[in-house]
Amino acid sequence: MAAKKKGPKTEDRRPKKTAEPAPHAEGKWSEWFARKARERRYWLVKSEPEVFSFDDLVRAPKRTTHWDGVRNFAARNFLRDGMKLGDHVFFYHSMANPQVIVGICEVVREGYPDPSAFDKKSYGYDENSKPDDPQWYMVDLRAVDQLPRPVTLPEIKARKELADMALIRIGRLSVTPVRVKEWETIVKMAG
DNA sequence: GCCAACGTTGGC
DNA sequence: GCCAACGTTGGC
Repeated sequence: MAAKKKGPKTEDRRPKKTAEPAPHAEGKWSEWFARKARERRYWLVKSEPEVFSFDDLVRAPKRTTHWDGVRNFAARNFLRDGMKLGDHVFFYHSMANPQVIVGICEVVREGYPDPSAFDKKSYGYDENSKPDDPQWYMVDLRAVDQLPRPVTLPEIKARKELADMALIRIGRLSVTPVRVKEWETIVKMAG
């Protein structure tokens, strides 16, 4: 294993031959996902429908919102480094009855500093985040479509092929990657 | 309302 | 650097 480089990344086109450790080895999920982030195209974000529902997103101007307020480093890394223009994102209702994936949205602006962290009056204010050294990031998401039918968390848990979903493995994370196969399975379940 | 699974903080 | 205490998220 090569030593980690510091500073700006340099291009290295050699194929990486390093064997991939099992993702759950040593519980290093966030590191594993951070490394895999480049390869991924699908994500899942959580929101409490009482606070901001998928319908709220559909009704928003341009069906778009700033996904602000995330204050978890693993989730921040996905927002800042992982999510790319055009990536598709499941919209999940947490703290709902039942919890469900209700719709699909799309990244329309890549990670940029979350201004609510700079605002003393904001709930998301963080004195450690300065405009010239921001700690917290957000993306802009635009509603694409409601799922034909919501897919519930119990349904997801009942599927063996979805047992490894980050949604299941890291229950508290509010922004998680979704593998292509997982995405396709869930879209099929909804259809 | 309870609790599991973390992340954060602070004492040492 | 370790670890106990505490806080938060979110499922049940």
